[in-house]
Amino acid sequence: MANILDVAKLAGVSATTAKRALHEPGRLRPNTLERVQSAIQTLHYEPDMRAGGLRGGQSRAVGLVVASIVEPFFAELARSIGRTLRAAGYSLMVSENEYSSELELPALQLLYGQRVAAMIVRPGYGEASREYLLRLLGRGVLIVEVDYHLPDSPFFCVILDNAGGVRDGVRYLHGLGHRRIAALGAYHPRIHAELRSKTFPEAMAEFGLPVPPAYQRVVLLNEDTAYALTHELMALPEPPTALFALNGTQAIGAYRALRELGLRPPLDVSLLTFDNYSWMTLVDPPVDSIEQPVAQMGEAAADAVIRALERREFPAAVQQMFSGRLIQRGSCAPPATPAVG
Amino acid sequence: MANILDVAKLAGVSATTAKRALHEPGRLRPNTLERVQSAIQTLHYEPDMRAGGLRGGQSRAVGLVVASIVEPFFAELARSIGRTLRAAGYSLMVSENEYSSELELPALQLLYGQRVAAMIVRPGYGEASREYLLRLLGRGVLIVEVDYHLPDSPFFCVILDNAGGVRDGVRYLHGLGHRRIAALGAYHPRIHAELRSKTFPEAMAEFGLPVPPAYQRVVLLNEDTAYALTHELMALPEPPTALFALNGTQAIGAYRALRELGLRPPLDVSLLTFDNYSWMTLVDPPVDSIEQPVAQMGEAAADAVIRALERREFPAAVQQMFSGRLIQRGSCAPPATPAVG
DNA sequence: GACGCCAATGGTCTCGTGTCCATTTTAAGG
DNA sequence: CCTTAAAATGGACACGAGACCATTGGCGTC
Repeated sequence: MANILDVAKLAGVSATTAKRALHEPGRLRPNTLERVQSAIQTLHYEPDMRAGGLRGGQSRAVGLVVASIVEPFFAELARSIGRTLRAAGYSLMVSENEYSSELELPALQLLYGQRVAAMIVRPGYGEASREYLLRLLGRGVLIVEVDYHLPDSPFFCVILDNAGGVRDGVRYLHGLGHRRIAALGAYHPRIHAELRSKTFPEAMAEFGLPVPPAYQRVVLLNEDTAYALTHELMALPEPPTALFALNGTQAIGAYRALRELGLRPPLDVSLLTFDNYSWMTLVDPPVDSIEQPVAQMGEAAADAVIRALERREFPAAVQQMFSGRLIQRGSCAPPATPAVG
Repeated sequence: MANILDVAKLAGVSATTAKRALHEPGRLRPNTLERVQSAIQTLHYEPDMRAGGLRGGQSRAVGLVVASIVEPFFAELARSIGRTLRAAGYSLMVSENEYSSELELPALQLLYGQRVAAMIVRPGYGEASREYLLRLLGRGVLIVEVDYHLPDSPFFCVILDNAGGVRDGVRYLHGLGHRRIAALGAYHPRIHAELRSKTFPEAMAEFGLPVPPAYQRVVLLNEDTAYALTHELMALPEPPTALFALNGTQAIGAYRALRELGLRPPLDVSLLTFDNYSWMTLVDPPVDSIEQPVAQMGEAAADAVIRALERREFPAAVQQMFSGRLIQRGSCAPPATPAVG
């Protein structure tokens, strides 16, 4: 466990000179530089990134809190963020809140315990963690939100144009003739905190479509609840003719339920979803989806962090918004009983 | 950014006493303890986990290097490891090697730069990173391998019984009457370093089955190569009657290629895969798979780390092996032209 | 040859916590 | 009330690198 002093001794220079070999090699005589570099090689010296940060300087670690790492969207986001940060010499510490307010605060605290220089968070759960993020901001931790932003939050945010995506989806389904459309899950600030379900009723209203109270169920965002909810919706006296899954994980649950019920898209019911996952092309019919530019979004979030930490360049806008892309594959078609509207 | 000294001042005690309120509260008078705790509350004090580790003590961070975080197997593994470690107060730093030897070494170095107390690694790529891991071991970093273990490695390893799984798979396909079976990818120590393709020819030999050289292609482990390989294999003069995908990501590529070729499992060709992902029940026919107990494996790896770091209990065995479970769903059946063997 | 300048190098302090040892206070026993 | 041991508390140092200022050496100029 050699430190910089061991390197300096072996090279016959002072610790300060040895450090310069790492950070500002141009300031050293070629001869000196070579001696230090050779000592580094010999001792297999690797600097302790934590020590410098102690002084009050920046740490080289960034925290990421996603909702669920097993969702491909977040996995790809983590990959993209990790790649970009690693290329700039930062380490990434990853946590999940698992869509639970009880887990979010401890996750944030654990990351702050390591004094991460920045925190990229998929927020939305509980007043306590919102307050905590604000306190971190006050302490100089850079906060970037992804996928969702807290109402009135002062944080820079990288986000999909969710409202636009929902409108595109509703327009698409409406254009096919659907009038009874159900989104898989109604908005709730703590249980189902995302903008898609929040926008859905508004988007429907813009096309003059009502959302029956029976369609408005608050559930957790996962495969099993989407499965159960699809069963419930399709058992209603007036079942929806089109289902709108709010993410790709919900789409799996919905598809499974439809299969069990013997309902075949797009004849018996249409299915549209957010997120484009590769299994969606394998099923029959393949699933229509609104794709997010995940890799770009991750890169944008990581770039914002790097620019802010390294060059003190803070993003001018409050948020950076990306557009979804509607991909038609065959799971949506006009309803069997054409609407009268 | 209050530190322990600020807390001590506010509580009117020494720094040492304030620290004890955190680590050994039983040694303090109830009155003193309460004063310190109240000061902690007031200042929102949270200890800097890095400072203690500097002294040569253990850091509270653990590194994880997976092959690809977007593969559900590794995502679930990361979730399981992260949950277990977080519950014990450790932070998890995640990296990927993306099945590339160029990326593995920098990933390991970046993690060691943060002086992680332990490293959980999906290894297998390049002599350089093998040497590096050995050096880390010499420096007191706990190394745990997952999913694959380097030949003759001294590290504790959490792994699937890959050989058993491959034999089960081959036995299953052989029992159905298949003789021309192809695994998606032949073993290569750097390009395709995993035990399944390594065992496959041996397992075939045990059933007296040859593996034609034309079936033995070294490729990278991902969806696109599996797709291309399936196309190539099915275009051979004597194409396989059964395909054995070595992980769930390969299965997607293979399935897509078969669909494009108009080949329908299990009539035209049988398909068996490692890993059980939820889309596999949605496609028609659903895919037969060998499921890994991912969550248990992640827990085992994390538990080994926690026990070793906290109680200095090192696992007695060199490895902890888990068994796969063969799930029959319908993508495997006797070959159309029954074998003569 | 004295002076000044700049490049190259060295010294010292700081960060926040854990560890070890020293000191003070309290309670028990005579 | 004094002694003594134990309980409670305090002080000092170490860890490793960054930041800042001090020092040394070489060279050109007048």
